[in-house]
Amino acid sequence: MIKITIDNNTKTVEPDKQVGEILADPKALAAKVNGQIVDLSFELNEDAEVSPIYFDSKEGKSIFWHSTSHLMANAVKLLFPDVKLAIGPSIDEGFYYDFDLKQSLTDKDLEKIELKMHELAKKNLPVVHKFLSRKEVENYFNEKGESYKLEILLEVPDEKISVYEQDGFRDLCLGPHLPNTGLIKSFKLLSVAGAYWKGDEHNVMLQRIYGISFPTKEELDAYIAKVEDAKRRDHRKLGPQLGLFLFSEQLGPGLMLWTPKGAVMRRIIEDYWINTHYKAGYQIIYTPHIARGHLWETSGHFSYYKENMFTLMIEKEEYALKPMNCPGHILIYQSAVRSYRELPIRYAELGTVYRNERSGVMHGALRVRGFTQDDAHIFCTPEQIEDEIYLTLQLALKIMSDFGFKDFNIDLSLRDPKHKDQYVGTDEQWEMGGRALIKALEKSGLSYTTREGEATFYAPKIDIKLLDSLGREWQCPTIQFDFNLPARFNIHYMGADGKHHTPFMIHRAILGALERFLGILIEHYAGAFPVWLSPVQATVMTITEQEIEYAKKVIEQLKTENIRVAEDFRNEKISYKIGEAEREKIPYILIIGKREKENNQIALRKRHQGNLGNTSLESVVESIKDDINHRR
RNA sequence: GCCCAUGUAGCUCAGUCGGUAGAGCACUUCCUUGGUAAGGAAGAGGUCGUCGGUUCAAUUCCGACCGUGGGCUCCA
Repeated sequence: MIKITIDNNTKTVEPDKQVGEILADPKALAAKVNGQIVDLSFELNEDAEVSPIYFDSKEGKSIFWHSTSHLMANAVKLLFPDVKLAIGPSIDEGFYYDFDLKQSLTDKDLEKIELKMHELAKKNLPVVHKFLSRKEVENYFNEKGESYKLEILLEVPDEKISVYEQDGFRDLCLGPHLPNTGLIKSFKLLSVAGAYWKGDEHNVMLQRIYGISFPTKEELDAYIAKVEDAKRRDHRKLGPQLGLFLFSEQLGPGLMLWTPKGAVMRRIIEDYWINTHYKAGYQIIYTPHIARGHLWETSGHFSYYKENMFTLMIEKEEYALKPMNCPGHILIYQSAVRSYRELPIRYAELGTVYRNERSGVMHGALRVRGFTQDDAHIFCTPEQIEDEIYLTLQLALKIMSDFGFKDFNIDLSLRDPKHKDQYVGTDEQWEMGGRALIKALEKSGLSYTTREGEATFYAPKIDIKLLDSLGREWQCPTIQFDFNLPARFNIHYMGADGKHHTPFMIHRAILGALERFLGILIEHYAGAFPVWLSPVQATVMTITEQEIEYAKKVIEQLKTENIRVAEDFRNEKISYKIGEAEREKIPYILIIGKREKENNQIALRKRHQGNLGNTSLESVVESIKDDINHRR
């Protein structure tokens, strides 16, 4: 007999019983045995601590989705017998499987595959885990012509090869998996896309089918509703619709036109940004959009980044559009002999840069070829770096929270300790830099994830990812050391010891890029911006033409109070005008009819709140200003 | 850059198995002076993404290119 502990309850059972049998929990997908995740068919033959794994956990989802991907591959193999299977893992949201297939898969094929999957699921096929000899597995895949599986097999070091089988379908897999296909009740194949074998663009391109699945139909419906919600917020749709920006085929891909309302928002953001930075001890500078090729040779961009740069010839000399602002900032730093007494020097610029992004990677306002970074470079002494990082973190958090982002995931990216040769800078610099970043994070009381090997080649960094109203991550603030440029440009400051020292350089952006940040704001607020950011804060509309004169006075007063106000005096029904203003997501709608004119009032309607009845103009102005001050 | 899909009026979309196109909304004019999310009528608006090929004839078929979308790769 062996002792099994479930939820602090210990019972004694006979050995060699399956863990699923002991749990006897219909919702369990798999189990954890002494910390190890196993199939429900796992046989217990020693004392163990056992807990069930449900769909609501990360592990549970991963198992569920992985099993669905096997089910899909099973179906594809039946429908297209000459298909070759590559890999099919679970991902953050759902799963995929990569196939090598002559014919291109269409949406119609996805439907057929779904039908076949339902068929297989209904059969409630047992999923069996086996360990086979290498030879046996090799023969099997050889016979089936599964060249990709054979290639993977070469990388598996184990003696006994773990495979899973359902029906006649066998796949190389470590598992674990659901005990049978019948548990997969609700799923949807989402899209088919190209993907390189092993993610290497030199390899053949496979066809990847993405899908998602859930234990119940309700969960699948909720997921689809969430996707629909995200679609409604899509900045690529809302941006042009709300008159914020547009792209033009004539202008070129990845180049954004800021239309008047978007330009108003940009101006507000820029003013806010500049004021905030002056207060935080930054100096605002401007640098040109083009520079001589020689500068980019000095900075190293021509050797590391040239394929992403736009170059042009000026009087037989090569120039380039700047892809980054740093060299310009360094030239300003370098224009005088700097004393340690001057440091830290903080240069900030809303600098427009151009990068030749590959044609397939552009994405709305989020990935463009021309964009304005809210960039800054801090030059400081080694003693100052901790404080500077801390201050930069605090500034980033304050700015993010002013824009309505309060939740973050933070990554600390360090170099890969196994490949130190791939990075510039000394061990001492890397250690000092990493330590300073950690100390600043700890002092700020922030939790973070350490990611080794994710640093840039020139220094460690902190990346802050905002979580928006749908819980999606957006990478915006980044704080990076730079061990490369100070050395390349050979910049110095005079220390208290009367000797030249190389300053530390911190490179940071908070909003990231204005284009991208506007896109994120649109998605976060679904276009219904807080009043301080709204391009139009209030609109005044009349019921009949008798009130136009009074309404004009109201507008004048609002303008005197610096409120951005629009008017709608058109000969239309009031509900028509209201509908339009609501669709434009204007926060304050001021309606004026006969009653309001007579009583020297306005009728107030607020976004999301509807009709609030009559009130004085003064109280509306107060309310708008209150919203602005609280950044609501 | 690569794979797949896609491109018809300002927007959302029909349509033409080859004979140069249609709706709703928006726009203009007129009627309506209407009280909290779309009143009525008329009008105007399209080189059917671009270029080329096949054809008596191409928006429709074929090809190339451009843009966009889903991914891959990239993201100093």
